[in-house]
Amino acid sequence: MNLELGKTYDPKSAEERWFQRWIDLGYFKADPRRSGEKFSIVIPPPNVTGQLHLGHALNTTLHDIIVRTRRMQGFNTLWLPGTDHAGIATQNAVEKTIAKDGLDRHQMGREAFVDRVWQWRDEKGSRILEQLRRLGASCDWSRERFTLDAGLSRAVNTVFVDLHKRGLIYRDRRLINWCPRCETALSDLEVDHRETKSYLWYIRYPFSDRSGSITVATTRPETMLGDTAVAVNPSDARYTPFVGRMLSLPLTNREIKIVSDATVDAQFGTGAVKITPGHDLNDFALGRRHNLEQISVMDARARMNENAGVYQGLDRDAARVRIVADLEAQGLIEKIEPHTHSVGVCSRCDTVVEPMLSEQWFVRVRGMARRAIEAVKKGDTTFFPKFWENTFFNWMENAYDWCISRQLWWGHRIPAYRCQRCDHFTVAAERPPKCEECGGTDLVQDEDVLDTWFSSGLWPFSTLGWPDDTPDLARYYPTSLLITGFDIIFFWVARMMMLGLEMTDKVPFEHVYITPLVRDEYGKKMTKSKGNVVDPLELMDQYGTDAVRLTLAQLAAQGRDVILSHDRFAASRAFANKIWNAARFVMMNLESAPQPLVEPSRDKLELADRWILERLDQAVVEVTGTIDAYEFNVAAMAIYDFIWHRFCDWYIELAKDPLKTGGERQAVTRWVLVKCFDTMLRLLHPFMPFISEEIWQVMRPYLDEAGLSAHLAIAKFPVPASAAWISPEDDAAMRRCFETTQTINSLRALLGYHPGQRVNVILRPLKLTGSRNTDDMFTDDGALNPAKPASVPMTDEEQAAFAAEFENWRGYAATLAKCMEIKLLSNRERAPRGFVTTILEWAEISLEAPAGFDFARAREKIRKHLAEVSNHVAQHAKRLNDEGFRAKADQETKDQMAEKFESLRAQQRQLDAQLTLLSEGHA
RNA sequence: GGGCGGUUAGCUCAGUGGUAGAGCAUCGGCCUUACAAGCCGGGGGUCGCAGGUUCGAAACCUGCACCGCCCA
Repeated sequence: MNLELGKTYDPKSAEERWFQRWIDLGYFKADPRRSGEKFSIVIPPPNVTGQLHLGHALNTTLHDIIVRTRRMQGFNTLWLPGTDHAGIATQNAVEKTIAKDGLDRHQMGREAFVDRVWQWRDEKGSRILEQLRRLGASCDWSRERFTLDAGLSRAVNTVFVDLHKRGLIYRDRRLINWCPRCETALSDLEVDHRETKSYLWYIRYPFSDRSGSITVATTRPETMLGDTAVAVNPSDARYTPFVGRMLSLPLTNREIKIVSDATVDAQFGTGAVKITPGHDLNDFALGRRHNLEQISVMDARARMNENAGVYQGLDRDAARVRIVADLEAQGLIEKIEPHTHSVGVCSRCDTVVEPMLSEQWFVRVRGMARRAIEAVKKGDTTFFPKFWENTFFNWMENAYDWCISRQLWWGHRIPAYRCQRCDHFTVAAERPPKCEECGGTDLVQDEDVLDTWFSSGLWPFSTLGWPDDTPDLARYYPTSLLITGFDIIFFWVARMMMLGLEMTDKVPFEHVYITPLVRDEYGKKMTKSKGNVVDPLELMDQYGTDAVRLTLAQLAAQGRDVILSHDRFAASRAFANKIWNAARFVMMNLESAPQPLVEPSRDKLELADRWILERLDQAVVEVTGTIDAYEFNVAAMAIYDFIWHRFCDWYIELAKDPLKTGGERQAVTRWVLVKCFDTMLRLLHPFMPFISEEIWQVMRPYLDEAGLSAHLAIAKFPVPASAAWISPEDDAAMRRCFETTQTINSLRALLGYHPGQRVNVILRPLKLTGSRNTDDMFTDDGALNPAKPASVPMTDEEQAAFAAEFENWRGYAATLAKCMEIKLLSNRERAPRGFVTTILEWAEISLEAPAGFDFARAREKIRKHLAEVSNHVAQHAKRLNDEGFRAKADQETKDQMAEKFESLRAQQRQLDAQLTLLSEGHA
């Protein structure tokens, strides 16, 4: 007896203990000098201010599964962790905290404020990484990176300067998305579109000569102060006579003209639209085509500016109210209609975004995007599931130039220096001594910082030391795999692809696995505002980290959302408990003084031993293959199924007797148990690292392996034995054994036997004709040919062969189904009176009915079974007798169907006979 | 408006042309010394709808409906 394992599994203590050990021993540290094929992966850096949510939990679990697998498989493995500085989000968060003290950043000044953000980062920055550790993330924590680290910042400057030199970064004055609350420019991707109920205002614009007016419909009356034209569709006959005439813009005395442009939708409103190039993206484009003036009527906080005349100083919403009222007073409002349209809001703070004229830095993406598309089309980078490539292409093909400057203080300051003399920007990684244009020496660095995604876009190589030619970079770049959510395919994956190819001439990763989105139990996306967020830390407390991991893996089917279900977590916890107890059983049956168990020669292995070892190898093959294909759910299920339903349900039960016998049989059984357990734990480790390590440590002293590792975390991942453990015939025999067991158990329940009671069983083998000839199966009128029996008598040789096979598993079935004995009849005999029979394809199995048993119940069961079988017989008869099938189905299919049909028909006849027997003799 | 995914048992999901599956839940019987977070057994589905292809469709094609998402 050996009882090192406690009665119940305590996830908490195992989790804390092992993770620290693994780290202390440096198991997750990558060494570029070590041999082995590379497997490298960089973490999608979470926001430094972030808090672990289920998306992270899923993402991290999947990372860890593949990383631990590859590490155990002997790959030179690197998983590099880190965080990004999340420019707007972090700055907003800190602004909020200092606001509590009545401060704003402008009062503090840039330097003090940035210091304050660093302080915040030092406090909060480690929180999310701590949470990832709690999940078991086997990152190389010694290589942790932050986007604002000196090295990464140097990479950012290098890229900026280089792309600028090549004309791929440029400065331009154009209309950009502006958040008046954050007071910064945003990229198109940082604007969310929201359906909003508002109105459509119909405003009369009088002709300059007072000969009437044109009515325009607008969703933004307040921007009319910046109108520089009214546009109509050239094919709109209502307006063609007026094109080129002048209008007098109400509330101002400006003259604007009527232009025609094919982009105007004649169906919208009145068909005539006001054109405000200074505040509308479409109008801006139209304005450029028609050489219209661009007038900005708002300031950085979306208050009306000096171009707004008497409205100056009003907030844009207040201005709207005043302007509409004034127009109304002048009789210029024709009507106001309710109208729902899409309004752009800042994805960070929800403030309505204002299109603003502004000078910003842009990245020219066209060429880079083409190259990225090409790389995916060529297969240099492959998406899993593949359909996400369409999403990637779609966006890449339509990408506009990327506005990368942000009017923030937290981030990478743009390495561009404005000459105070000539206004020219000199772009350089280090402060240049003089202006490259005029030689002036009074240079001021651009106040702005870069979009966070610009530095994140360099993550796969900047974290490895680029632009220096480091050993890490040489060894681990390009990375092997990227795992991330679809929601940042554009933000991040696309940018990494473009910048990676542009700067390194290599794709940044070979595979991209897109994780499913985690939803709540009602299929809704989890958002803070809905309040339906499930906290993974609470789940881990409740079910244990391993159970949470396994559940997430099981639910992560490719191309499908993960819908949470508490039942699934509970099931995984039950599974952990099952493994724990199976381990207890094994340990109880080993010698308490541990010593390595030596593998017995194959001829010492019994059928059941060889069978479980074969199934184990099959599980290894399946898990390995499905992990390679990123089918984590299938892999998780395969392990679950093997451990519970093969190993625990069948093998442990069969092992109980030999373990009691002592001697060689006992020794062999012990070895098989330990061998299975060892392999199972290795397979399980990537999914459930803690419980597997905990158990493995107890079992380790019994393992006989040259160079056995100290911990499971770095043990060798299993590979199947070079030769099969079992012949197909023996495997079929075991299937018959289990079918027999299930049949007996079913009959036990039917007959009302107490679970512990031993029963008497009779087994009579059957033989089908085995004919594949369908020609004489039916008579000419399509009916079944009665002259062709479905089952035939067995020869003596066949009977003997069956008896020989049966001997190999009779004991197993007797044990598993608690039989006194299983008596083998000859094919010519029949079960005696008082027995109830179930017909299988290859045998009849009969159980003695207890005294006073109500045979009506048995008859009912058989009737039901007969009805089912008859139904299938009819289906098959119809199909086999179908002219089209006989003419067109291929021979193999026909053979299969014919065999199946015969089997069903045999069962049907036997059931029928059984029913008659029960009615006559025993009722 | 364009596009992508989904619709299979009460729930969560597998199932890429040949008798509809798993886990959980449910019902019945069991505290059989590894495990009641367990064991044994049972019930439960015209595979969203309508056409089509095929000897044969849950699966392939077309259309529709509904759910979810992305882009404009």
